[in-house]
Amino acid sequence: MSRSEFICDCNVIHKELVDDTKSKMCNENLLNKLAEFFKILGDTTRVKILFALDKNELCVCDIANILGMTKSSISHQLGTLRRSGIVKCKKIGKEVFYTLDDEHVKEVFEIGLEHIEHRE
Amino acid sequence: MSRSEFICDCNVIHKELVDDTKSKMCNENLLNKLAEFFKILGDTTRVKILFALDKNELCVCDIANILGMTKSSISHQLGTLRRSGIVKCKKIGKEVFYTLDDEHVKEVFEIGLEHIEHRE
DNA sequence: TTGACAGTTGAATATATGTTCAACTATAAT
DNA sequence: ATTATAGTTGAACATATATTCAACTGTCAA
Repeated sequence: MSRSEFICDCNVIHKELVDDTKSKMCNENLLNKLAEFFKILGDTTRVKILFALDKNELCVCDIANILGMTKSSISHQLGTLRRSGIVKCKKIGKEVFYTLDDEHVKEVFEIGLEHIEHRE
Repeated sequence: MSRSEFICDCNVIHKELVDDTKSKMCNENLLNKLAEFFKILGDTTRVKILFALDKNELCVCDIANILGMTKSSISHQLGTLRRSGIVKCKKIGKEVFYTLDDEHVKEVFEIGLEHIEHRE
């Protein structure tokens, strides 16, 4: 008995479709990373930060002012974005300037916006 | 004193950049919906379901078998995807067949995968 | 060197959410 | 009619996570 048959609580109804789909499913690890990438984009604050950084290179206080939030919360979210390789930063004096570090984010945003406009 | 100056706990350091960015920020409601869309894609189970549905039209039990999960958890997630307008379903007899209901999902996935491959 | 400010960080809290469980509906077969 | 199966659903539970708070580092200016 295979692992999935053991865990699942129902019968395989369309065996050919199931087998065909299983054979076409890509690497689980890759799908996990894909979900992780979207999860990073799936937060209002992070979306706004990325949208702002797409317009200008900004320091933490600038972003905090634009979004009307505290330095701390912005810094936490920038840390998340940085660890995900979506933004990068450079320190100049006391200030840390952030910029987008991924050319795909802009494209993903555009298609996402098309989706939303299409739905309404 | 504006709302954002009140909430924020730091000075505006680069006023021109902040003003320019604020003027270019798009509608907050739109950004919230965008984040909501990505949040839906930001879950391993949902990503796998969408990936499977991109290959074949499938019923709930088929998906449960492919992912090795229970009918119930799959049904809950399909409900989430349905309410977001990302999948649609049709009932035939006892079975409910699901299909993708958004041409943008595939594009978003492709760019997401490019991002991941680019990062490694 | 002292004070002020930009930014980070860890812990705590509050909230959101994915899965499980049990009960339920609807349909098909005997 | 009865039974079995496909699927849904609400509540409960466990986990994940966004923001707050307080303490901290590093840099600049007086």
